[in-house]
Amino acid sequence: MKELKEDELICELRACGISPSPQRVGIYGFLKTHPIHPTADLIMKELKPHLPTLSLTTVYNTLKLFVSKKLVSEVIIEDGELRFDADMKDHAHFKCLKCQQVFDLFPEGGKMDTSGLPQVPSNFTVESVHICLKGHCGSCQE
Amino acid sequence: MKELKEDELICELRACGISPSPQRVGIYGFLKTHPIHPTADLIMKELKPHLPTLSLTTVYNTLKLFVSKKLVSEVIIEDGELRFDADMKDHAHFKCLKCQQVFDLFPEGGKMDTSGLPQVPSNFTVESVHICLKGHCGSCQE
DNA sequence: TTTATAATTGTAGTAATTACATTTTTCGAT
DNA sequence: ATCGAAAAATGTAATTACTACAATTATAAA
Repeated sequence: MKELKEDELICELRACGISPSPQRVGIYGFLKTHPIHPTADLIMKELKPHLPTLSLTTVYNTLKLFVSKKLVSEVIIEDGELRFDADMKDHAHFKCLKCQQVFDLFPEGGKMDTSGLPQVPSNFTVESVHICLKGHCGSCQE
Repeated sequence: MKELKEDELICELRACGISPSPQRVGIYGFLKTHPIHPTADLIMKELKPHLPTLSLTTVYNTLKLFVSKKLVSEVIIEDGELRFDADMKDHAHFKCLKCQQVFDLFPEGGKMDTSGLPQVPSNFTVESVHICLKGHCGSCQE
């Protein structure tokens, strides 16, 4: 497991106006080092050994706080499971219908070209774009 | 409420290999005449007066059946609420963060141009594309 | 009409999330 | 240092969307 410098994490949290408690640093650090779009439940399971007092409520509260401060984003792919992503760069997702894995799809040149997508009416304002493809990944072809 | 000819609905159901029970016709008819991406719960509420014996289990079973037969599609926009859409034409969605309404976004020319989106690795196969924008609709600008 | 099959129903169960009251921690002011 | 207020974390209980399952009802072929 790659380790990030705590100082950097703390710095990023502060920059978003979040006071860096051990739980918050732990959760944010986990998200940064594990770009696997984990659910709250998985984060809890993985972090409990390192933060024995951690409660599931705190995980949920913290993730909601991160989202409201735009430090991480929600990834909604299947019903009934909310996932989280600390990578705020423009990207899409791909979920394999067989192995269930979620892959990141980064655009060439770093910027997503949404010009081909349907336009919203001119008096609408867009705040976020969520794109998810589903199919079968390389290892799951028949 | 616009009324569709039952015969047509029944015909479409049969074409997908679905035997047209009153409940199924009712649910499919509701979806066709109300392109509002309803949840199972809403469908239940709206249809109960016309189909007094309808049960929520039937609504869920029926929707799942429709999806498996590719007669309708699931629309996942927020966590914890699965929506359904009988419009199988290529289109995206827009959800207003204020009034919560979900709008359809149809592409010019009927075909969605996804060429600008990030490419999947060449050994992946894509079966569906889900695109949802979020922001504020025309009536909800401040 | 009988009988097998398919569809519907209601109840009870599960899983993810949230509400809330209590406890613990943090941190500035004395 | 220590007091006290505000912030954060915790555990339990409640809520909500959905599913499993067993029992009943409807359908349709023989």
